[in-house]
Amino acid sequence: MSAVPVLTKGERTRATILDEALRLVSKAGLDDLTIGTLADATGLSKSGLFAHFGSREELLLAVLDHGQKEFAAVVLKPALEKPRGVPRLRAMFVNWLNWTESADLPGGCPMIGGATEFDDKPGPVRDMLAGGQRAWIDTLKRAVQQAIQEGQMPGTTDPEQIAFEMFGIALVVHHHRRLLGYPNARARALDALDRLIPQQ
Amino acid sequence: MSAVPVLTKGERTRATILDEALRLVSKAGLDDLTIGTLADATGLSKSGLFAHFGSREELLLAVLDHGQKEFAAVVLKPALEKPRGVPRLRAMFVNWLNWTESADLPGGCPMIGGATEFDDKPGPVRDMLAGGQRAWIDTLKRAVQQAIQEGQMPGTTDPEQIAFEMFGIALVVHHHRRLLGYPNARARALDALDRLIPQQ
DNA sequence: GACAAACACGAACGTTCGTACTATTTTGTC
DNA sequence: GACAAAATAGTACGAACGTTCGTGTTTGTC
Repeated sequence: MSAVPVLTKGERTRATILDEALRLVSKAGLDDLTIGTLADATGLSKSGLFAHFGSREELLLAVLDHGQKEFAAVVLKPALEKPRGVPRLRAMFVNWLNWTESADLPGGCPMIGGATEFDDKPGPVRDMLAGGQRAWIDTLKRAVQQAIQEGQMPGTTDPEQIAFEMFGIALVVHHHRRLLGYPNARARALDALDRLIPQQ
Repeated sequence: MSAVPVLTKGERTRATILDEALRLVSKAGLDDLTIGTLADATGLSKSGLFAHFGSREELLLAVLDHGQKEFAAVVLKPALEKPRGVPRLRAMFVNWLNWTESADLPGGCPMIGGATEFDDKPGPVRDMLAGGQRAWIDTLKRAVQQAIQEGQMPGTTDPEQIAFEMFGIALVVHHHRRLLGYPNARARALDALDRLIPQQ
């Protein structure tokens, strides 16, 4: 019997709202997440929902925070249980490829979507997106460094270059899957990774 | 004295509108291209501008068509003057990296932006985006095939895999430059290409 | 210079947006 | 079960959206 955290009514609805919001953002993008549609989707009134956040920007920030925590739970955390070095690095990548399915986000990654929507709109939303993605890149870099320390990758390896190229593969998978309906994206991504990182 | 094509007044303003629209889309995305802001930017009235297109969707299609023609002129065409095979393939990639500067689109590639905005919105706009990008991928594949025919790349090379990975590099360059303000993107992209394609 | 066609404008439409207020209902505590 | 606090609903607002329509102005042709 696990200790269920005691949530007030407000905290429970807020959690429900954020779950639904993340799914909507996945499908339609941050720009299309309006108070009205989200209120309809959750069965709340506009003003009732609005009161939970105080402004639309706060809502967006809360949704992204929710998404980033979900990402950490579904992609990063399971990978940390693998041994340091290449196994962990590969697990990060594979979990990354699977993450929209693991998190039940059929419309694609909300953070990648948000990145292109907000890359020219300075402000807290953009800052949070950039911060999250920088942190993820750093995590990838550290994993590469550990693989070097473990002697699994040559000492001449440039961790930032590896992280850069891994990010590229993840982006093209997302792009090809979503816009082009490309079925082989996953297999091609794994092939690309094999050229980048030693196999086990 | 080159034969300047005879344009009617309407055709001239339409061209001006599309130029301005492409710059706006580059900066703010397709979703934020509204009739009102575009009218202000071009000095026209909303209704005056509207009359040129008949609907917002037609406007978006016209802008994307304009962008794709620009892309062909700035990225593809100069590369076709290089010899078949690796030199042409590399030229395509380098022109691709430079294209937002060549075409004076300081806000990034309108087609990449549009791809993530419309990947979940079926309709003519999405179709045009997908069609354009599929065509570009095919062009890249053909260039790889030619490099194989010229004996510059091994016969075991999978052209589609190369095109796939090249697309990934282009996407991560765009992403890192625009969201993260990453300065080394170009150099890292060329390094990545060198691992993918023989150097000259 | 007349005159039809092409082009642009201004005002108004119905909707939706985010947000501000005030009321009403629901919750948890004594 | 009373009662304050928390949560939700209702209503209204100004602004911006795409679009329509009637009118005026500019263009190119004879």
